[in-house]
Amino acid sequence: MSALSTAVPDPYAADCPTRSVLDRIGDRWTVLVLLLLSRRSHRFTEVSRAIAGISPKVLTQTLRALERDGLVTREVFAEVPPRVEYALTDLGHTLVEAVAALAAWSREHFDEVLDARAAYDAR
Amino acid sequence: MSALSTAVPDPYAADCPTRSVLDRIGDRWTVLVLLLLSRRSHRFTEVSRAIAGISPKVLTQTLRALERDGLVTREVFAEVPPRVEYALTDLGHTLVEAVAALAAWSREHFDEVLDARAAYDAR
DNA sequence: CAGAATCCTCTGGGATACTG
DNA sequence: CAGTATCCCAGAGGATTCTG
Repeated sequence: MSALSTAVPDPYAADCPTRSVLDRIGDRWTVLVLLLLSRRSHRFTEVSRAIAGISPKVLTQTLRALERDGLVTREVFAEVPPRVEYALTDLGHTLVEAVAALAAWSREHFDEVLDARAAYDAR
Repeated sequence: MSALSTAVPDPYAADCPTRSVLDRIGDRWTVLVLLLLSRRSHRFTEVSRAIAGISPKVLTQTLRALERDGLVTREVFAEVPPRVEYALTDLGHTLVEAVAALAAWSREHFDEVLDARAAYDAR
C-alpha cells in the first residue's frame, strides 16, 4: 500500500497526528456536528434539535473540543435572548472533505460488510 | 460542501453506514492493525509485538471484528506449534486507502490544530 | 436561549493467569 | 503459539436539574 508513507504510528504518542484525529472524529457525535455545520452556521439549539438525542452537556463538550482545535468558531451575540452561532472554519471544511472520503467508502462498500457479517454469523 | 450528498446521518440507525465505519475505526487499535496488515500478512504474535501495549484479549477482539466485517482473513495452519496468519482482504485494502486520506489530512494540518489549541488554552 | 452542574451507567480496554 | 477466561477500572456519554 504505497499510499501510506508512514510506518505504524505509535498510539501512545500524544503527538501522533493519526491518533489525534481519530480520537477527535472517533467519538459518537463529532462527525455529525461537522457534517451539519458544513452546510451553514447553526446556533446551539439548532444543532441540538438537528442531532436528536445529544444531551446539552455532550453537545457543549463536542463543540468546545472542535473550537479548541480550530475547526469551529463560536460567535456570541449580545442580544436578548442570547444567541450563539457555531460555524466551520476553513480548516474545519478541509477536515469534512477528508471525512467525506470515509463516508464515500461506507456508502460504496457497506453492503459487502453486511454480507460478510451475515456470512460470519451464520457459521 | 457539495462533496456531501447525504444529509446528517442518524446516529441511532444501526444500519447507518457512516456510523458503522466510524465505530469500527474509532477504537484504539483497529487502524493500527489495518495499517500493519496493509504491508503483509502477520501472525498473532507478530501483530502483538509490532503494536506494543495491546493485550491479547483486545487484539483478539480487534481481529475478530475485522474478520467478521470481511476486512481481514484468518488462516489457521495445522502445524506444531500452531500458526495463524492474518491478512487484509481486498475490501480491507480499499478501507486502508480511505483511512490514508484521513492520515494525510492529519499530517498536513496537524500543526494548525496544535496552534489552535495553544491559542485556545492561552485564553 | 445557551449552557453549567450533578449524578449515574455502561463498556472499551488493561492486567493477569490459564490452556489446547 | 494462539489464544480464552476473569477481574477490574477510568472515562465517555446519558439523564436531569438549575441559572445568567
